[in-house]
Amino acid sequence: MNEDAFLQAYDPAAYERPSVTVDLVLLGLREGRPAALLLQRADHPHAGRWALPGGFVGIAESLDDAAVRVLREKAGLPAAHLEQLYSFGAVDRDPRMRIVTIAYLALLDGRAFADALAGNSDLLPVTIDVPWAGDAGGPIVARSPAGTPLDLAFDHGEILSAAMLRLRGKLDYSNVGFALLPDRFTLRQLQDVHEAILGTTLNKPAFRRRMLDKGWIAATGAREEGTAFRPAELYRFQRPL
Amino acid sequence: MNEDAFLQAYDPAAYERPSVTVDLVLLGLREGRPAALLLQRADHPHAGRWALPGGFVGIAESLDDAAVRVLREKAGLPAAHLEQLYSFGAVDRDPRMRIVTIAYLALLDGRAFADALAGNSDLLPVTIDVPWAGDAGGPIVARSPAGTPLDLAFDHGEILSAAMLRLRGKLDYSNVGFALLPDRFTLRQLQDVHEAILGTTLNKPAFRRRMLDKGWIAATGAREEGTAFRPAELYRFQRPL
DNA sequence: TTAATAGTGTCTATTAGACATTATCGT
DNA sequence: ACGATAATGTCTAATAGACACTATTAA
Repeated sequence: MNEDAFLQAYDPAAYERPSVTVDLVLLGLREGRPAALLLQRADHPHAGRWALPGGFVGIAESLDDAAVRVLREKAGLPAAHLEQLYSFGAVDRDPRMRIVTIAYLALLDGRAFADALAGNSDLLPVTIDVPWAGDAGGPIVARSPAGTPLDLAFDHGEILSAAMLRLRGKLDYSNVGFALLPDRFTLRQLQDVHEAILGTTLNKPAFRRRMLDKGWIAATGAREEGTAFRPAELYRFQRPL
Repeated sequence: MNEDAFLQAYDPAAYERPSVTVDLVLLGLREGRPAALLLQRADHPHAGRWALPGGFVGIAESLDDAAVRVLREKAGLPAAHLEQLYSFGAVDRDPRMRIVTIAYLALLDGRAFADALAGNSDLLPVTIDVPWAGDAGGPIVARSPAGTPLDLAFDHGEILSAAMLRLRGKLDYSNVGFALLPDRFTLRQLQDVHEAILGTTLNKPAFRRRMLDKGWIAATGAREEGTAFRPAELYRFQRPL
């Protein structure tokens, strides 16, 4: 970013450059468990393995714009909670060529998750098991809807691990928990989301108090419909962070 | 990372690629305030402005390796606490050419900070003021040792802001606070580091209890020397995270 | 002895978990 | 009325801030 850059500017072909891609972790919940939308690779390398949807970053396209484009092209979604996760640049992460990828985390509510599945039949909803009885997270296991463990392509297992850790870490000081829920939700649904991500059970009264005290949610006055028993109050996410 | 990549593999020159660089936020403390080591740009663009040390990522070099190399070449340091911060890829962030940069945070203790300064006379220790009376952080102000506000090159102000926010966020659940101190330190020094990064004052007994209860530090039995008054116990950082 | 800082004891306010209880819905 | 879940009250344990106090060193 100083003299070197200036010199290179005179001859843009002087150095061999890595390719730059974005890869998206499209994350939602499926039957109360975290799930990501993956594509099965048709060709070598890693043919048959499962990969994150991604694409090259255009020369006149910002990283964020590229992520939005991939979200649209591969998942058919116009928008989602999208945040940059981490960049992966091991030299041999792709055997064909040098690729640096900027991974993004895309959080989908139930509706968006279903829409993406309906719009692209190549996408498979893959359940993510994270053996984090402890606290440090750990290597994740991706399973097909039938429960079979799947092989992941490239370093995409590492990227999925990073996504789950990020989600976990940001859960109680950011709005990531709400991004996985529809506009209006019950406190039980919100607690289910937190429990799915943290991999623990939570104390109900304490959870309610925390959420209400933080000022993040407001009662709508409306209630669930079609429940067999007492319907729960519907809440909505409210700005103050 | 799928079909597109495969096709491109047959013709690596088919698409125009961004250049990829790493930029380092070399962060230490100077007189109890956070300070970064910056270089003044000699040439256009942004001649005279202050920039983070950085360099291109080699075609056969991982991102982390590139960061270590820049740490060595620009700061003369063999090692430091180094962690990836965020990637910046706005299309016009450099007016000469498309450059995607992966920013790294390098934390230097007093010794490393002084060594870097002594080894490269182009580096200037720039104090970072962050007006974060509140909680969200904010645009930082870089000041020369004399106190003059400095103009920063490119989007490097944004990168510095990200670095300070990261540091703040990780302070009480990671070892970043210790990376800014020598191997052996007093509890007062540790508290000073935390106060500098958080921009607040902390309660002494509570701080001591927290640090000791977490099991992160252990007394060495040795004490400060050369103090005018009662010398403080020296502690050292101890693994359990 | 004194100045100055290191280090601690204790009280209180806040917050979270445990557990039981009350409230309210559809049938 | 009954079954089932929503929502809440209250007790207790853990944690952090406030503040005063004791300890230890050099001069």
